[in-house]
Amino acid sequence: MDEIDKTILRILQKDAKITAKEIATQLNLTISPVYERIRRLEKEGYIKRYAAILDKELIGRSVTGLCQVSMQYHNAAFIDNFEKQIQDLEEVQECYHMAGQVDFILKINVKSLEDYHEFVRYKLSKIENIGVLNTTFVLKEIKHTSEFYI
Amino acid sequence: MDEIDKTILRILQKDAKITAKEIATQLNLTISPVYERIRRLEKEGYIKRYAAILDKELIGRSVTGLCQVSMQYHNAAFIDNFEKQIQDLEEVQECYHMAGQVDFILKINVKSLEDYHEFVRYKLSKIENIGVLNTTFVLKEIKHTSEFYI
DNA sequence: GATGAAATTAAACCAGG
DNA sequence: CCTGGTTTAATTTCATC
Repeated sequence: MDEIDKTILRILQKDAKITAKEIATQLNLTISPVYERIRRLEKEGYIKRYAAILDKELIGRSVTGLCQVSMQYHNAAFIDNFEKQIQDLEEVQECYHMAGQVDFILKINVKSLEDYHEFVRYKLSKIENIGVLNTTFVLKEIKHTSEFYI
Repeated sequence: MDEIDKTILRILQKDAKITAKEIATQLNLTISPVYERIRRLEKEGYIKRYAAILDKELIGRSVTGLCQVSMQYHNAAFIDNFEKQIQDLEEVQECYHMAGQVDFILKINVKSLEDYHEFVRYKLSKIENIGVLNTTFVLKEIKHTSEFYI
């Protein structure tokens, strides 16, 4: 993982559809080493996948809620069960087990407040052992990037 | 935006490197309409961009903190200034203006707790008009996806 | 590790229904 | 809107340094 690798990763984070030729030009290299480095970065897991990033307003997922969840009982079985169930909820964009007073924080994306209500009523609160639920809504997204600085 | 478009978006969210030919096979279509639909979905903004998703452990950004920020004064000029400054902080992965007691919630990714300390000390707290800062750290990432269900 | 060329495959374009 | 063929360009492989 030298500077050339890092530059390649920086470029691919911004635009995964760029050609090896263009990257090679930026790095004053030929296509082959760029190609081989990308393959290696994929193989070694630095690049997990390539994704199309969609516009959540246009696809109708513009309501974002951050939901703090605390468990009633904190034994491993309940925690594991919660984590497994969360994986299958398509409204859950992110979920973190937290240090501090609150056990989990979830980022939820839905079409409307009505859909949020339905999500909590029929999906989230059906999970066993949930103690406290506390949601705050996003008024405005200031920044959201998939790029890491490297 | 018909069912074919939605299926294409679902596929591209999971794997942006898939060929038009493979998508065409899955949809029982030829390459041309798939190609044209993707181009249209890009042009109309449904697809914002294509990104390489990196492994944050491997690139050394494995510490995630959620930071609640409240402003001292709530006039527009201060808020705008805060939002502009946040854009340039490379440690900030996400930032939301929230409804409720707290003004902003930031998701921060850094290499270590020491780096987090430096981030707060030398970058975040240098921004004018910050009142309260309150960080909780992620113990475990349960779910994190860029895919929306459509 | 890199170059440069050759082979393979995909993207991009277009005439026609 | 789709089919199918053509052109153009990128990916992938490989011999060589």
